[in-house]
Amino acid sequence: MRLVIAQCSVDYAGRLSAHLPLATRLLMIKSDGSVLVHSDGGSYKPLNWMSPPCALQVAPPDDDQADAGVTEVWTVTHAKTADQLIVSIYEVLHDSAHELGIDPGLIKDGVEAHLQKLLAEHIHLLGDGHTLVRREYMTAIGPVDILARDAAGGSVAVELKRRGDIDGVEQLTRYLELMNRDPHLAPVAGVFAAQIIKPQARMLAEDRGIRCLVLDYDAMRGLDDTQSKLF
Amino acid sequence: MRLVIAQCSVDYAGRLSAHLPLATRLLMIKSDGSVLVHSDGGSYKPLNWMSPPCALQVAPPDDDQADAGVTEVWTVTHAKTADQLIVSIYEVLHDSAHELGIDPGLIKDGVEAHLQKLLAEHIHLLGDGHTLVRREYMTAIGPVDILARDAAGGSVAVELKRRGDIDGVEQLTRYLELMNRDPHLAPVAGVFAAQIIKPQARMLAEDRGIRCLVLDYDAMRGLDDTQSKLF
DNA sequence: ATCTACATCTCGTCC
DNA sequence: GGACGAGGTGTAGAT
Repeated sequence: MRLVIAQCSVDYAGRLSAHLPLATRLLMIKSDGSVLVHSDGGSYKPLNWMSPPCALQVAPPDDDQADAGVTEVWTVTHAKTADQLIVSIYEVLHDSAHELGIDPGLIKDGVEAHLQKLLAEHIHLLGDGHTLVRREYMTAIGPVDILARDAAGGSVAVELKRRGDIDGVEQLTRYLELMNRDPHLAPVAGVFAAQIIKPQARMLAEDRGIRCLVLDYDAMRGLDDTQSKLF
Repeated sequence: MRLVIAQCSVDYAGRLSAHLPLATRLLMIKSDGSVLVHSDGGSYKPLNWMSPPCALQVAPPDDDQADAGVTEVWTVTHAKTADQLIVSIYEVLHDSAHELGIDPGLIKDGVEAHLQKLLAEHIHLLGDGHTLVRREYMTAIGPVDILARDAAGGSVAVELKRRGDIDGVEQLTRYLELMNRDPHLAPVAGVFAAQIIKPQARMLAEDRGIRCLVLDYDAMRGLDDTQSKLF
């Protein structure tokens, strides 16, 4: 990895056009050829970048550029799409190279998977008398997050999201349409469960007879802790 | 901005839990306190990070950590959510600080807005005799990208996407359902227009009587260029 | 290889 | 400030 701090201007031409005026920035060149242009603020997203696979070419400035104070022109070209990132270097303030080796990678413990596990373990949150049939109940168009039965023995399909958006309601609707054609399951009720449910999603769901359930992740973890402390 | 190359392991506890085993990585500390952990590959996304507003605290290792070879422990705490990023430093290979100043920011020239403008200007691409009613035609559930009339005077609602996915078909379907209840507009035909249309989206659209239209962005820009050259 | 759904999404924009 | 949609989305998993 090479780290360069430089006064530069940057132009990108690809799926969109973008321009960064002259300023001092960090240029990160990774060993796979990718380039990131970072400012000293904002979030983790660079101001501009080129994703791998790509190739960096360094050229001297033409006369006009040289007159304007440019000392080097970097052209980063994407190997497949031919997108280009052009970095015009005015002054290099720092330049160092480092050997990092390959990274073992991130080990994650996600949220939606955890929510699903917690809800399956505390299936009564769906309502009194509910029982779990199974998680990831497979259908022809994909797995339903949770299939349960209510107190009366009726099927209940649960779609789980961290954030309940319209997409999730549409997804559950497709599952319900399909499952309600299966005489072994029908009638299947729908529950849309999420940590937060957007008003538009709630309206659409309720309009379609789908029940909305807001989950409190921390409280559910609390249930787990209580349980583990009891044993 | 401070740049540190170090052997380190990283733990994040917040909306999820994540762990990075010991390896050599770049630690970028921005002046707003945010921290980015980058490996020498992948894309522009860091392996792990803490977004501002947050505070970095450096502490000596406890005995166990010191025995394991840890020389410093960085704790980055988010000011609002209390999410924590803990970086255990084993060996520092590089450490430098740089003054970058504030960045003037990126100037973008977007795609979907441009597509919409181009299609509105060349509304005949919808078919002979089509006329534009208006862009961003407002409905109760949001704006339809383009409303037009066909040669026979019938309403045509156009949903525009760069990539035509199932979501877009669902969105257009909702608009059509609503608009077809309005006697001033009904019957309203649907056109799903995109630079590329996924096979599954095309199938769903055609099954619902929605016409699919693949747009050639470069050709449309060409139309514009031709026109501007003519005048 | 393609498609689908998730993301510590991020980021703008509109209300 | 919240909601909503787009992203040069990236990323992981399933088909």
